[in-house]
Amino acid sequence: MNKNKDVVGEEPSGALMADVARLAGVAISTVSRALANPGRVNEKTRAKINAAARQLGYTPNAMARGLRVGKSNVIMIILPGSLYYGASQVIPQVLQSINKSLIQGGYNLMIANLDRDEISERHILDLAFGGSVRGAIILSSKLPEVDGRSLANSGLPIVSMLLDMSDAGLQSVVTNDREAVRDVTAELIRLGHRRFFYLAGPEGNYHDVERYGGVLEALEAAGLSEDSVHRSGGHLDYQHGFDIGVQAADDFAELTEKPTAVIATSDDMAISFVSRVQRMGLSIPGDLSVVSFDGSPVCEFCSPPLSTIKQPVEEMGRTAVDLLLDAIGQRENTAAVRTVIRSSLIPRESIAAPKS
Amino acid sequence: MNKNKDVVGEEPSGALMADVARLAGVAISTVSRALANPGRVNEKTRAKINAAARQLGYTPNAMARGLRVGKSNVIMIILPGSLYYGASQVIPQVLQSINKSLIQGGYNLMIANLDRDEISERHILDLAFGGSVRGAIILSSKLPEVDGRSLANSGLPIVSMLLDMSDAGLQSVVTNDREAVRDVTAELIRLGHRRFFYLAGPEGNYHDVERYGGVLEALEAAGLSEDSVHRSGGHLDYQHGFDIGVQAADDFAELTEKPTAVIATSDDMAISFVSRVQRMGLSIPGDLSVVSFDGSPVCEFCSPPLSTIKQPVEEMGRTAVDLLLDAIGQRENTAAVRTVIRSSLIPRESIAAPKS
DNA sequence: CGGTTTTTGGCAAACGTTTGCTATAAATTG
DNA sequence: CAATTTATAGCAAACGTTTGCCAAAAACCG
Repeated sequence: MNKNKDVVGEEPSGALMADVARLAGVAISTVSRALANPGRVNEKTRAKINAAARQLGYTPNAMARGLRVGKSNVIMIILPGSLYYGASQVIPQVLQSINKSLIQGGYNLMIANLDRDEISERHILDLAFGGSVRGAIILSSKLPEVDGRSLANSGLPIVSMLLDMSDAGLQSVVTNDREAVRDVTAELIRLGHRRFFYLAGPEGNYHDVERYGGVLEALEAAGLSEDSVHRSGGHLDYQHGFDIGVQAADDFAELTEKPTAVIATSDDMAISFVSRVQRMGLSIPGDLSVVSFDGSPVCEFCSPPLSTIKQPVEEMGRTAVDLLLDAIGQRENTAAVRTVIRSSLIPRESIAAPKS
Repeated sequence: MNKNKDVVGEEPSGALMADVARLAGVAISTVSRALANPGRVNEKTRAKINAAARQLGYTPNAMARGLRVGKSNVIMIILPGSLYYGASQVIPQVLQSINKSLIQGGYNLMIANLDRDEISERHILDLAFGGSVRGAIILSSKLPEVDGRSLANSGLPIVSMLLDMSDAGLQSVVTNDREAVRDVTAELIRLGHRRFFYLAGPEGNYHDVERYGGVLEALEAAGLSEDSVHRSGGHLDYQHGFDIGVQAADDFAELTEKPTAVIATSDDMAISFVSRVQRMGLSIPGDLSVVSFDGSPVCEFCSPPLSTIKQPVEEMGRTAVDLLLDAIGQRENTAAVRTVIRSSLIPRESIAAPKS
């Protein structure tokens, strides 16, 4: 029954349930129940079976089980390629927290990369329709869809994280982007700032809309016109957050009437932007206040330490997993809710009142 | 044959090979061959089958196939929890490059977390012995091993990355840690530095041994004693690279005879260290030259821009995958070679000749 | 045109589990 | 103690593929 035609006896791997059954002197089905359905089998035989299983180093075959029960125990996380770079600071935290929560629930985490090409879409669809995965957490606004097959109606439970896709019928775990940016902008206004520089990521995406919206709301509330803010970036598509900041610094240099406060939509761009404008002779926060989004640890050690809006990504990850596992457990799918986990500003020295 | 007892007709998912066969008017086996073994079936019937498959939106069930052929198509990457934080800067790059290479080879990437606890070890072993994964790339020096089952003799092809584990019989893809550090130390010596401060990660691990060894080699070559270098850190276990730097700065402050050059074993620690000593009034590189390891993009935007030894992690990832897929392809396992991909110093303004 | 090779397609047996159903043994009851 | 219930364990049929083997058909050859 052991397929290792290896060296000596000692089956280092490959013990089957049948082997365990034989060693324990019971039927295969009993072994199966003993291992999974504790109540269904006599305590004494169960002990015998467990002993046999341990002795043989038996590990149940996941694919056989998966095939039989018609479900896998892996969850995929769909990451747009750009994220790896653009928000690289938070990706590891997201993965870590999601993976940890999943494992507690008995699931595994598989990574799926979603790029612009059809290949990566097809690949994800294969995973979804091929029964390889049981659910998905998606960090992209685009749902893969290639000739007829679409992730949207794959029947797969999906929850969106970072981006609000409740409109598309997906449970979404997001932070209060708009509000957080509105508040920090209001605070800058309160400090006396009147001209702003907004460092955008990909234009028109959810984050851009929400965060820029937050800026505008704050301006309006203070009776300031939309012209008080200058947008930069928005085209580079996050490929490297750092590049956006560098380019924005050039933009900034061209401006005749300089803004006094900068609002960046990721820490990376803030960091490179600050570096460049400092080189141009500007002082932070003397000449220019800077605040950004993400809350990466490195901000604390910049000079000056960077104020940043910290996204609670660990908690968002945990929540996303909770929602996903709930959805998997339920028979009928619950309404697509938008769960908000609040970000909070970490105020540091990069913010001050404008000079005069 | 379709198990969706859903609404209308339209099977949105769940088309089986049998369905395709029926629609194409052939036997199941023919469909299987048409899809996988192009040569084995007539071009005309193949076209018919492809059309049918497309029309039904057929996606082969991965678990059924996996069970039948006895192999899965997923590779796991084993990450020690500490890495997520300690070298967070490079993790996304590693994952990205590995995943990309794997997908090209038709494989998927699963994440496995290796912490200090037995649970995570058991979990990894279950993955390995349960036939869930076909191979592993490990970024930890510890091979999971729990009551009898050990990853080492799971029969699973494994390649180690970042750490040299060729002694343990694992193919290893590493960079020339020792040499790179030796060279940069030699360069610092050439510039006139005589007293060094070494910022260590976990003491005694491969990286520590190699890199610190590189420092010592350079010292010896220049006729300097081991006392020329002061070690700091080594206990915090990388949990947060930043913390190590902070604490090291305190260490540094206590020193009566200050070193003039700092060699850090990760960018994170260098960044936080620099931040703290600058706050103490020291100037970089005026009072202190700094160089670190990793090559994270953010170093370019520190003030001053940080010299760093860039590990070619993307290339290392690709290479690791190549080796792994080779090993999977081969019948007998090849010798455990140590493949070295050279790092290179990115010299920036944080290095200069010492003052006096 | 009969005989031989080559293509092509089908049957059915795996792969290692889970689970509905049934059979037996043990326990309970009147 | 017979009759009924309950606990326990076994048989065998799935799950959706792949693939060895065989048969039929087609192509080739002398």
